[in-house]
Amino acid sequence: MSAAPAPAVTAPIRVPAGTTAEQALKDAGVPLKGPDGAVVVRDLGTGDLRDLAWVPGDDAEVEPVVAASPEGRAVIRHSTAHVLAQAVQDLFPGTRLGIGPPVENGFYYDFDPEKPFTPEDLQALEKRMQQIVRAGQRFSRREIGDDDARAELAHEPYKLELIGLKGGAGDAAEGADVEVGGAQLTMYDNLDPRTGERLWTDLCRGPHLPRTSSIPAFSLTRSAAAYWRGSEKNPQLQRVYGTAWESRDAHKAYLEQVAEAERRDHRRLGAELDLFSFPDEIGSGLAVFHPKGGVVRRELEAYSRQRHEEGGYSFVNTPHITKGRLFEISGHLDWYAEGMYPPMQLDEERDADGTVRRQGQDYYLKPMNCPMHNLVFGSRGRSYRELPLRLFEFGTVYRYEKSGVIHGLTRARGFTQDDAHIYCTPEQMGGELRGLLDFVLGLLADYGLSDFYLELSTRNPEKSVGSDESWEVATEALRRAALDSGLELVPDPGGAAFYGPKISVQARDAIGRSWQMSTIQVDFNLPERFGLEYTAADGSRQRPVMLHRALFGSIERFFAVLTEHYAGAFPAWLAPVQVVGIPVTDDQVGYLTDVALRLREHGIRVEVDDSDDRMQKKIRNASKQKVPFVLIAGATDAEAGAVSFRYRDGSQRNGVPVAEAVDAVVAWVRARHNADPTADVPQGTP
RNA sequence: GCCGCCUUAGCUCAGUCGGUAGAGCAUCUCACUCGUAAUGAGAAGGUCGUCGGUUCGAUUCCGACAGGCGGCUCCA
Repeated sequence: MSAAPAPAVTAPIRVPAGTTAEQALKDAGVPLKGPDGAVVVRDLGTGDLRDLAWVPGDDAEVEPVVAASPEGRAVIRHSTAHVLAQAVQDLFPGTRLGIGPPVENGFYYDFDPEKPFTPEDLQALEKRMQQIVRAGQRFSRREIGDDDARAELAHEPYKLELIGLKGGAGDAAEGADVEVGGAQLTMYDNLDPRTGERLWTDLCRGPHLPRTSSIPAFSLTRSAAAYWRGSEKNPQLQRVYGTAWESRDAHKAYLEQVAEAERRDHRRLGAELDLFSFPDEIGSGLAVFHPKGGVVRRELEAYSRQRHEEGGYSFVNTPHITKGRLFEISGHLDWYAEGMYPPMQLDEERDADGTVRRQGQDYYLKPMNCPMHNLVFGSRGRSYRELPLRLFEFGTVYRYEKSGVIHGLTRARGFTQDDAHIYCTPEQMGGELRGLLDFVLGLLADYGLSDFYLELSTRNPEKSVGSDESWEVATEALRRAALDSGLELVPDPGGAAFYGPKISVQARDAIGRSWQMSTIQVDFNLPERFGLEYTAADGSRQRPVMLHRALFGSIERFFAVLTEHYAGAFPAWLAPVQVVGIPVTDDQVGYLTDVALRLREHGIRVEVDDSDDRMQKKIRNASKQKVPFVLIAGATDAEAGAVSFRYRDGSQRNGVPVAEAVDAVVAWVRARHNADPTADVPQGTP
């Protein structure tokens, strides 16, 4: 090991012609092992990444790419994918290869095996991979002509297909550019470190780690099917996912993070905390909320309703079902019939001989609220003086999601949108959009989400209606509002709904995952389809602009996100049970019941645990239920007219006079603090 | 919708190489009255997801369906 300190990444290193990059790095004292060690280099002349074994024809300037960097990890993961593929072909000869790119937090490789992989197969594959890693095979780059590649890969039909796509691989398939991204095809041979014998080979652009033993830590995670080149029309391959990291510690930390996400899974917490369930008898993707979940939901909605009242919204109510005509007018039947529940035919009458005497009507469950709100707008003549008119509804909608995509509360078949439609003049649009974004971000922050970025979804010409000009105007208005917010703005080309572009607010949760929350859409098309008009100041009839806006997206989904964000430990103002009173002995049940009554007078949700359990067990139960305030009273407290607090973090505050305790709890709940109460900040703001 | 895996008590899971099942927690009863995450004893609880097939006999083997899980495709 060189004693020289690692040079700054920005300092270029000269690789003399005819020398390996690895040797040049060594000479420069750059570490080649560990998380800070170089795994490949960047050729500063071209910007390309190169293997450490690369020998430039002319002197070259490079910079090391270290293992613990995004590019370094991608190289580690891609090399691990190769090891997986080699293991698969060792254990299951005849398996054909698809593609094997690095992805976020890991890698995958697609295969066409004789039989799908079982979990046991995965274990065996992981074992074989460990042998390959230990063997320390060299990854060796070899350039090859197209025709030679076709000959060599004659038995690999998927690879042959990729060769045909060389260069244009960006459109070919997600991830395919790791195989054939450049103009020059290359093979990577895995060579026995002693004999140099070629043990395995794969079409690949590279670069790779120097040898398989350079892979610091990896594991296989799951197997699943995936369509070849991402199209439903293509055959399905068997995809094996894995993860690989620059160190055992990083690997362990990642697995721990996955475990933490599992512990926070709202489906698990929903059952553990008795919040909601999906009864089979009702059907897939249709939730029922239990009393405790109902409390949280009611609090979510109540606060939202209050803020909307303050924000100048009018509240409407509309039915869950409608004649098909409404969705013909709106265009939903043209665009989304697949995703709607099929119609139920009503009112048809037939004669005894079966001939139709009276034509029936198709009724549909509503997949969106906007057409109904348009009817409210159009129910009478509207004046410019009424605009902007903001119609709001907790509107329950039904969408026939494919069976394989349903996922707890986040992807359900029935859910309730906190849906608003704002009708305004073209002149009002810009200001209204800015105000909306402020409103939305402020409200999300009140629920404890504060780390946001925005996404701007623009027109998909294949799936949209309306003039280029109106799309242009709408998109620009949204872009300006987004830029004014100062938040990061990510483009999402082609992601818009058929009737208009949208901004979506993405929120990062407590463990760094991002969720799409609110959406704001500009729509010139539905007002036209519905013939919506208002009378302007000059007496002329004008068409309003319509803004669609869902803040939670869906209440169920928002509920799920908050559950996972807080890991079930809801802020006190949202908690199903805010206070549990625990008597040290039965003698204090009456005393605590009085305290509970005083809290209940202030609307606090409080229970006294008068069960036969021992006090320690009651504390454990309250803890598991994640109750924010536990009030304990024994003889000492009762005699002193006091209670003892135990908070969720286990901290205590003993001997607090009852009046003070009640005030503290009430103040904390009313303030809607999202932080956990603790002995360190007993009363004031956190 | 597609591919794979799964479905045994309210929950988490054992188990039966085909002869109708067991634990822990939860529930109920009794005893215990205890100062900050599990007191003890007892009871009750399952037509082994549903339907069909093979078999003398199916919870077990096969098939279909339903539901769940992981992906893929989709997501107004």
